[in-house]
Amino acid sequence: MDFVASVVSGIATLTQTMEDGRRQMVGLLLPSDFVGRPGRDSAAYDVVATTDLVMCCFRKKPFEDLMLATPHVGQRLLEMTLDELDAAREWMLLLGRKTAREKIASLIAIIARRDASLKLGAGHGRVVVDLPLTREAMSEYLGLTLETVSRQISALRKEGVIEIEGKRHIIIPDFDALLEEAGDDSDGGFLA
Amino acid sequence: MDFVASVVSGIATLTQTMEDGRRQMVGLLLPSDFVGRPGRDSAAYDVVATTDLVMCCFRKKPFEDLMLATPHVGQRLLEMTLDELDAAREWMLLLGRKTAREKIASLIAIIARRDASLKLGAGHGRVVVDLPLTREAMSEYLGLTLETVSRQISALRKEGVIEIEGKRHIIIPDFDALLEEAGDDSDGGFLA
DNA sequence: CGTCAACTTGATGCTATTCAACTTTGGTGG
DNA sequence: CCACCAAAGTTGAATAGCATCAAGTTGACG
Repeated sequence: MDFVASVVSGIATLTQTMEDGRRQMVGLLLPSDFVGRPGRDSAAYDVVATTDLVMCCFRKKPFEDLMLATPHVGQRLLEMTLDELDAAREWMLLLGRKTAREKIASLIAIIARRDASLKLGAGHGRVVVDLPLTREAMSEYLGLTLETVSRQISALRKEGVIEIEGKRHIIIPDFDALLEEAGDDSDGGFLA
Repeated sequence: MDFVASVVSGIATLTQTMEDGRRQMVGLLLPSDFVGRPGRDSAAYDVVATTDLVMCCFRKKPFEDLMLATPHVGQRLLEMTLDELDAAREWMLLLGRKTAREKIASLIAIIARRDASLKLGAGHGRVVVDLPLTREAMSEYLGLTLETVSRQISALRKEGVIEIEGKRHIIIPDFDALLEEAGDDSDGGFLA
C-alpha cells in the first residue's frame, strides 16, 4: 500500500483472516472515512470494496510532507483516529459480551445512525435503512455465522422490532425499541 | 477526566460496562502506554488500577498547548494511537472468531511478548511469565467467564503446553507450540 | 425459462455458560 | 504461631445458545 485515501462514496471493509479461513471484519469504511497509515506500510488487513467505490487517494510520501507542513492536518487525523479507536472499543464490547440478537440490533442501529448523521435529522420514531451488507458480511462484522444472522433478523421481524421489504430494506417503527434490543444504555454516545 | 497520562509502572485496565453488569475490557494499560484523549473530555470507560500504579500525569490544557507548539509530539501521539488501533483490531479477531482455548493461548502469548520486549531477548524456546491479571480480569479481557478461563488454563497445563507454579507464574516450555494453540499464523506481527 | 447468488429454515451437536460446591492462598488478629 | 477468614481459583453437572450440516426458497439477470 503506497496510498492513503478517503472514501467518497460506496462501502469497503477491512478484514483479518486466520490460516484456516475464519474471518473477522475489523473496519467498516463508509463515506468520509480514512484509510491507510502514514508512517507505516502496513498490509495486515484485506481491504475489500463491497459496492462500487469512489476513493480520493494520495500518494503516501507527499501526504506525509503535507502533514509536517500543516500541523492542522495531523491534528485532524489524530482526532479521526481516536474516534476510530472509540468505535473499535464499542465494537469489542459487542463482540465479547453481546448475544446474537443484541449484535444484530446493534448493527442495524449503528448503520441507521451513520446514515442519519449524513442525511441529518436523527429522530427517535420511524426510521428507514438500507443495509449495505450481505448477510455474510454482517456475520463477519458480528462474529457470527450467516445462518445465525438470518435467523435473528427473522426473529426481530416476527416480533415487530423491524419490518423488511425485499432483502436489504429495513423499516424501524420505533428506534428506541431497537436500542432496547441492542442492550445499549439509552441514547448511547454517537460514536460510529 | 482533566488529565492525560503515561503509565510508568503497574497495570491498569480500561473497561466498558453494560446496564446489566456485563463487562468487557477494551484496553490493557501496561508501562509506557498512554491514557486519555486530548481534544475530548471522555469518560466512557472505567479506568481501574489492578496493581499499585505510578502514572505520569499532565493537565490536559497545557498538554494540548504543547502539542500545538511542537508538532513532533502530535506526530508521536498519532503513531501510538495507530498502534493501539492495530492492537484493538487484533483483539477483535480474538473476540469474534477464536475459541476459548485459542483466546487463553493468545493472551499468554501477548503478555509474554509485551514483557519480553521490555526485558529484551524474545527467544522461541523456554519463556517465563507472571500473569498480572486475576482469572476474572482475564475473562473480561477475553469475553469469557472466569470458569472457562480456569478450565482452559488447566487444560493447557495438563497437555504440557504450559507449566504453572502458584497461581500466576507460568512457564512456557515451547513458545512456538503456544503460538500454534493461539491460532496466530507463525511469528505474527509484534503489535501489542 | 433456467441459473446462480443471496437468503431462509430445519435438525442436530458442541462449546461455553450457569449454578453450585469445594480447595487453595495470603493476610490478620487472638 | 497458628486459627480463621475472605479472596482467588478449581472442578463438576446440567443447560442454553450458537455452529454446523443440509435442504429449500427467492429474486435478479441473461
